Amino acid sequence: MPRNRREEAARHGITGRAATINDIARLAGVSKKTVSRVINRSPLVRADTREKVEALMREVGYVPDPLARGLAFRRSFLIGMIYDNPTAQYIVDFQYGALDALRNSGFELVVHPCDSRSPDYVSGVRSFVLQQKLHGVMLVPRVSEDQALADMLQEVGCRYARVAAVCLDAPERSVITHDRDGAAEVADYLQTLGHRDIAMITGPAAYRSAMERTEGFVGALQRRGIEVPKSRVVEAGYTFESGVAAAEKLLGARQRPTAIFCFNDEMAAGVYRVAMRAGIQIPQQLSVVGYDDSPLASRLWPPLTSVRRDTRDTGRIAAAMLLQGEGEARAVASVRPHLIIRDSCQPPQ
Amino acid sequence: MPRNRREEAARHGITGRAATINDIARLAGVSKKTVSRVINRSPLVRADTREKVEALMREVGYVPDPLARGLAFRRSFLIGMIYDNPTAQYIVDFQYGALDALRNSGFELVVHPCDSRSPDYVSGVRSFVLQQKLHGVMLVPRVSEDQALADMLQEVGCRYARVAAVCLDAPERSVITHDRDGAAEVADYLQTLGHRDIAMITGPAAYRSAMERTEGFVGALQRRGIEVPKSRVVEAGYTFESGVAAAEKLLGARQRPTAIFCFNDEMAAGVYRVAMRAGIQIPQQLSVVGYDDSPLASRLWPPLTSVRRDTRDTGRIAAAMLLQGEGEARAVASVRPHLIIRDSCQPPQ
DNA sequence: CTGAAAGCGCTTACAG
DNA sequence: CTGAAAGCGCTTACAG
Repeated sequence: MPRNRREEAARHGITGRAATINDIARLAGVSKKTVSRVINRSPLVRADTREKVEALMREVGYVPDPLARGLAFRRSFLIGMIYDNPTAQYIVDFQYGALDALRNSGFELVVHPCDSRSPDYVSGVRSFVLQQKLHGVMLVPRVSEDQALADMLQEVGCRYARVAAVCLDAPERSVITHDRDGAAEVADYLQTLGHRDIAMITGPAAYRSAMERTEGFVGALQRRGIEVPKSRVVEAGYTFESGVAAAEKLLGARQRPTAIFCFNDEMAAGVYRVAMRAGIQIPQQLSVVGYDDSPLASRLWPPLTSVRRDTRDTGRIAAAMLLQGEGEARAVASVRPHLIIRDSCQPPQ
Repeated sequence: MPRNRREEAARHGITGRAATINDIARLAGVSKKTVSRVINRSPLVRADTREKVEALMREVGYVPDPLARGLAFRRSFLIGMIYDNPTAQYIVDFQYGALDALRNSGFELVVHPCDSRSPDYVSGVRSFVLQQKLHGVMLVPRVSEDQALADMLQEVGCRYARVAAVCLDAPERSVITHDRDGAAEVADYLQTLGHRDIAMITGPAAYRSAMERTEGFVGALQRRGIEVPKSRVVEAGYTFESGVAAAEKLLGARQRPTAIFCFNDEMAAGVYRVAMRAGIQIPQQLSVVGYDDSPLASRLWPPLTSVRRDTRDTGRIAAAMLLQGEGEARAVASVRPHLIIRDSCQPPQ
């Protein structure tokens, strides 16, 4: 209760301003250095001293000033989120997750979207990190795949957590999303339904995540004796419009595939659009699967089967990674995708 | 070019660390107070002194440390964004807009989602603002409508910018979104198409924005001689599911309305779902209008006519407002909604 | 286990 | 128009 804390503080002679380390030191009858040790959880404080100081801090509602601490530490209490991602839901979910981990930690989340196609975006991130003296940054796909960015962060000594389809870095800096497995699960599902002529609308091959999904999907089908010819693979750009264009190519062919796996839900919506205009029934005449399991997936008709990524968890794990001590060795962090089955697939006619 | 700047800095005897105000003062042959005056754009500096100092700062790539400045100012260089909004696209667009305004200003954006239904969320914001010594915060609907929150910010002396349907505060703290006008435009459009039996799926009446839209819509229809009976107004919660429930009520009636105005696109998607299941053709048998013009609007089939809000502009204006000097009087800031016509409406049969 | 001194990189308050 | 001193609220480096 703030009011009580303020009264408590007033009782101790602190009025009209926030308590400082000097107030706590004076009231506890110790030096400010000792209070500092308590704040920083140094073991070099006698248990009863620690308890007395902690009780006092709670009583007057003392919170150390992050600006002063940051100045002395030469490092702020800010975590940056670096991203270049077109999907709003992903960004917001990731932010929520990161904030879950940061709650009550004294750290705050600073957002930094950027344009990874711009030639000087790395130096833009460099300035951001250096000027704000960030405690660490989270690298979200697609920027997480950029080795030049990671190298720059190493060079300037900024810690980071890297979210990517596979382990691209030291395990203590990696959160792995296993896109290969997500795509393989889709392949197994479509094969089990009986599909043999299956197409794919992928993301740009330059992205590792797109390659992983492609290989995961094609590999799983091959293992079950199904080949995916080149003509059934259309590279697109993760946008609705690129999905429309890709679908026109696939559905305009003499022989249509019986199923299409799209690397995100936006492109799957593009397939729906083209199918609707061409009078092709989903799922009766065409099965469709998306990736992301965004809200859009359940808004479409028929509701779209899609691969869910636990984005909030991913954000939580990435942020938690940055709060951990430097030295603490740890296992590789993973989040696993899984297929959410709705109504957009059925056995081929 | 950072490398050149680093070499330049090295030439001046600054190596292995960022330049400080002391370096600049020494190199310029002035006191650090004079450099400080240049940083803070004080007029009390001779023109040639200013130019010399500024040239030097550029040369060595000097940027004042926000932590040190913040500590001395007792106020950080952080702008907070306070929100409790279920629509991801709105949040992301607003963030982009705010960052547009903050670019090259030395300020950064710290995000703070919260749950306005939680009883102690105001005190949560209070701690956030006080502990981080925020320079200011942006209040986004719906939290922007909470007078208790605004009062708290006044009390603790934190400046804020308030985005709301109408002016709820001093003009220099308000960005007005004119929801009334957006709703009226929908009413005029539907009336012009010939609709007379028009329904509405609203947001919670407790929200001012929902009331504004309701009154704007009903008022515009009344001016054209059309009444909206109570039975045609269903209150819902801005979610897809609540839209489904509301649509079931409206479309299950003996006499169906010929048009439905939904207070967001998510709920309009709910209407689509129910119409699809009931075999009601949109727009032949039912016209539908949404609000937000989210990506979903153009993904639905038929593409949804919807009211666009320029959310990125709104964020830009709100952030710019916080960067302005205290005293500068200014006109009320406005963003105007406008109807985007797609294919979900036609004259009633 | 504890503390006095100096310092982080800026600004305020004051003097000239 | 300019500057020397003190201070913002913490921590580091050192001494005991």
